[in-house]
Amino acid sequence: MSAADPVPEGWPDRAARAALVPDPQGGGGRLQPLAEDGTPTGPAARAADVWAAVAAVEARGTAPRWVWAAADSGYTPMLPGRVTRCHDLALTEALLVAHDGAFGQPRSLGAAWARLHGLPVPDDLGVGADSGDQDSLFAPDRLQLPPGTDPLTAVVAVHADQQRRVAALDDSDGTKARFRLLVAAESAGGLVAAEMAYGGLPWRNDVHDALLADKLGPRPVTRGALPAKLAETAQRLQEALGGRPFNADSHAQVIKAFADQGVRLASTRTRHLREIDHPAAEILIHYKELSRLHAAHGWAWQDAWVRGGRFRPEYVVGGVVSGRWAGRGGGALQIPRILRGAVVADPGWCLVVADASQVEPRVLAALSRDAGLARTAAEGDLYQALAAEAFGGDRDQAKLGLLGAMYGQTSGDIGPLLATLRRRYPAAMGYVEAAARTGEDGGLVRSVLGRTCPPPSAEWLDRTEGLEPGADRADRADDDVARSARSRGRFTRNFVIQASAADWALVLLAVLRGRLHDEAAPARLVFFQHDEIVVHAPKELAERVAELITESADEAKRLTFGQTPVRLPMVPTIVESYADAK
DNA sequence: TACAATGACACA
DNA sequence: TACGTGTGTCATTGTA
Repeated sequence: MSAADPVPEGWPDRAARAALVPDPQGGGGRLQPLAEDGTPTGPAARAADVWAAVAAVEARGTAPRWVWAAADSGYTPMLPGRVTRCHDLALTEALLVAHDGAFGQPRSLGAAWARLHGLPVPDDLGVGADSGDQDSLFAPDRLQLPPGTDPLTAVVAVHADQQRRVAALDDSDGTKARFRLLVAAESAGGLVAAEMAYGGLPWRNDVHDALLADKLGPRPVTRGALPAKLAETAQRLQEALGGRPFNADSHAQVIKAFADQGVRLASTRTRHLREIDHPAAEILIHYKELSRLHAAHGWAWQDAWVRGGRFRPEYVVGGVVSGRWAGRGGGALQIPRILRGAVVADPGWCLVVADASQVEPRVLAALSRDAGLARTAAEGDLYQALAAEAFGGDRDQAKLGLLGAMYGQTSGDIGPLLATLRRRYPAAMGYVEAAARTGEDGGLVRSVLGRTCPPPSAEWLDRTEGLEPGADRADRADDDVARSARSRGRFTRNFVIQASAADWALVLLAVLRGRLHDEAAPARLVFFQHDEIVVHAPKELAERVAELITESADEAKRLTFGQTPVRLPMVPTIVESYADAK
């Protein structure tokens, strides 16, 4: 090995896994080869340039699964370099702790280390918090380890412990294998999230500006001044309500202004306003539209979140209890439809946008193995098929009934619809109703891959204390206890579906990431929102990318649910602008 | 002055 | 009588 070889001296030709700890400063770091179960298979090695060492090991084509404390310290500094796979200790710790019924516990390396050694568990100051300055990013105390603890020792020990805890899981019916898949997919999610945050979503400020100018008028020169059309609308609103000045952003003042005109408003919600017969109502609806655009996605938003033609939000993997991602900053997961026109592919490139249709009822069909519903979900339009089979062809009724069953709706005229569904699809309805009962009794439910819902809060347990668990818990007289029980039942009923859908989407993301790299580089994932993905790809690769998405969706279905007749279609469209998708 | 709660609306 | 689940962000308003 020459002195220039970035692979550390003595590094083995193959390793199943490798622990990786960058130095706090200077770009060096240490790595250690590990067996699948976490046992070291060689001595720790030092690399003067740790990211070059990782890249060189990856380049051999036999890359280990890199084990690191968390993606922000373990991976983000390496970008745009790439690794094939990883084991993210923080994300895995959260999954394992939740599986044990203790939710929301600190998940930093230090927290996991402390649990392992029976020490007081430190809070998660570092993991997932604002990245702060670069120095603190690598500081050992960010890992929340006790002073003097060697981070590499901790990474190796915590990883071995996690592998042991996974190995100790119930092994009936493939449970353990599915949880391993969950750990791998969650970790891959950490890679994708870091890569998407690094790469950003193509964003055309000029298109965005034109849209803002059209709706709001030109950008005000004075900071904080209202744009012309917004001010003008507020003025018209005031005149329509008698001319006395009031703040149109204040619900209380708006309600009072209407009351002065003899119009009683229960609230200022748009849907209530639509029913109000007064000229000011329409103006107020218009004002709210403009005001929201200005406040949430106006010029200030653009200044804060768009740089160099890219919108750069941060994604929080596992940020939602169901396993969906959360966003931090810029409202990445709430890009309103009217703004999607600003998401435009670079010249010579395109966007491949794919959306999973009717994913939740399909997931229910796959989860519950209800033969009838699975047959229905083998069709292209599930609701239409359901309508034909059980609702006399009425698609709206079919959709209403099924959504109501999945969300625990009881109000409205939904009773007869639920009765029909129960009769026709006993296994599927039994599945969600069992999940609801478990929740009402304070129990835990899990997604198909084993992600576990939070346990009831202490306050909830307090309130329902003294009541025997059982079917009548939620059926009692209408008191607080029954209300709490039913509320948690709705949550767990929905959790099994939403979380299993998130499992599938995460596996899809992991599979697609690999295929894009292998077969469609330099195409990149640039956006992911629960059941929708956007890939930015050179035009000549667009068709191939679309195929890869479809294939990845099938592969994810097979991995997540096994053999099932249910279809989980991911429908790709090739566009230049996000607004043109669908 | 700073923070939390509230209402509203955006997304799946 | 009631109440479909999750999330983030903003402006206003009330409280410490």
